[in-house]
Amino acid sequence: MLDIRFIRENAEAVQANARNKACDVDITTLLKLDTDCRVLQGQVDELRQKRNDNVEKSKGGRPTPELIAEGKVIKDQLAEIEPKLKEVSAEFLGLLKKVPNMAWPDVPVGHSEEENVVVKTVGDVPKFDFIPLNHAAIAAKRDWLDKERASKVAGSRFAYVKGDMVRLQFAIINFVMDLLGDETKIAEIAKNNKLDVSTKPFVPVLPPYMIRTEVYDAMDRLEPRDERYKLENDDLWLQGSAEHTLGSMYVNEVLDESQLPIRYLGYATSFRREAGTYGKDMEGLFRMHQFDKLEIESFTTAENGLNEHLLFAAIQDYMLTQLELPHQIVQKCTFDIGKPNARGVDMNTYLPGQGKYRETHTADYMTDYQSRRMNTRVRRKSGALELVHTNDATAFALGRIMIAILENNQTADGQVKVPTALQNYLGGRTIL
RNA sequence: GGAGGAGUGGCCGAGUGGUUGAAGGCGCUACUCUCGAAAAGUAGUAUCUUGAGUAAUCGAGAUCGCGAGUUCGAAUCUCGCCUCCUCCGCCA
Repeated sequence: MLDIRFIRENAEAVQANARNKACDVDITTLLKLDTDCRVLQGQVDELRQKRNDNVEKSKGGRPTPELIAEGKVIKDQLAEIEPKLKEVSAEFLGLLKKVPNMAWPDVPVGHSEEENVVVKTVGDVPKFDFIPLNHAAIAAKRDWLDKERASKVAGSRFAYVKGDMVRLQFAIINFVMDLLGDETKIAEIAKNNKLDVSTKPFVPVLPPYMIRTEVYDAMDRLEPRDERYKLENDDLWLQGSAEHTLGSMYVNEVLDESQLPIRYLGYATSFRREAGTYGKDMEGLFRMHQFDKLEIESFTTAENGLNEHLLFAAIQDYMLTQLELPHQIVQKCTFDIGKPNARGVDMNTYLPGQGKYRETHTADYMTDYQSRRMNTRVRRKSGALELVHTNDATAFALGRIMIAILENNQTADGQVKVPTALQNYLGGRTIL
């Protein structure tokens, strides 16, 4: 959520930003409601002041019948205005919540995904002297993937992942935990990208997979609800990313500046209904209702937020490079970054089975947009209270990254070469 | 799931209808004292919204887990919810 005071002072820019993000909000209406609220609030406050004065007069002893009669009049007047205020406030807040975060000044304005900007292409697209298979075909040959039986048990877009592919997943997890738990590695990544950031390592976390409606909404991740799984008998949803439960950890808390940055590496199975994607990416593991993901999340001061975001993207680039996967770094345009984002970067990894780069990572910088509703603040050394800035990013979506490894590292005889960085995590094996 | 207990400021804790935004203590900050530190003393020390002011600041409203209600008046009474604790049941 944006600060209403900021909107009051920058109404035109906020409206333009919403247009650039293809968000349908009317700032004029919002500001009208804002004024209405304040007028009503003023009336209510005035009546409450009268009520308090009235009570004050009978302090210590019993109130006179006159005072009680006066009090009753005030009470009736309040009963008339307070519900109006409540109604208008609810309408106001509903509209305020719809206003998207301001895009960072360097985000390209665009009106479709096509206008995202490829910043850098890393690694060469592999050349095969045979026709490369897609990961579903490779996995089928090795009995690593069983979607048919999964569909009997759970429906479409579920799978049994088996054998060496499971070992590969755990190898990747351990690789990332070691890497992001190593301060010297983070320092190296920061230095190579000329980023002046903390080198604090990431703490691994297994978060809850379920989240309350109220908290999900405050994270601005509940919508679109069509995309979420709701638990019928409880006020709970299955999370769609560890971001949702990591970013909300400190709801209604005040952190101390000395604690920052707080950096987490969350591992969670994530759930998405994939509503409206019927028939899209049906083969293999690319788009599933359930997938495992390593996610990084951090809380920083405002002035460190942007560099943290750039570090997150640099970490993604570094890890893909370590796994020897050809990829593109894409700066997303205003249309594509998303409502709560100030800035967004994607990593698109080359998939020989599809012959194109596909999204495997995303890095989101939220500034204080999430923390404002989350009410997560930091006590600065000066004593001032400020909202924290949040960043989140994919470390690896395990399904998609294994697709990339299988397809890029396949051999003519249906084997898969293990990237050097992962060999130690697979008992020294060089081939699967 | 059943029975019982509890949730007050950064922390501990008093407070069961009327100068209680809230005693007292701890912590923290400043000052006094001291060569300095400690001790002691004095003072200060919540957040949000809103109005005035360049600002320091001042006025008003709200906040005692969350929400609703009773009342002239609610931290205090009633109802619902959440969380924690104890016991029973179930269970990886």
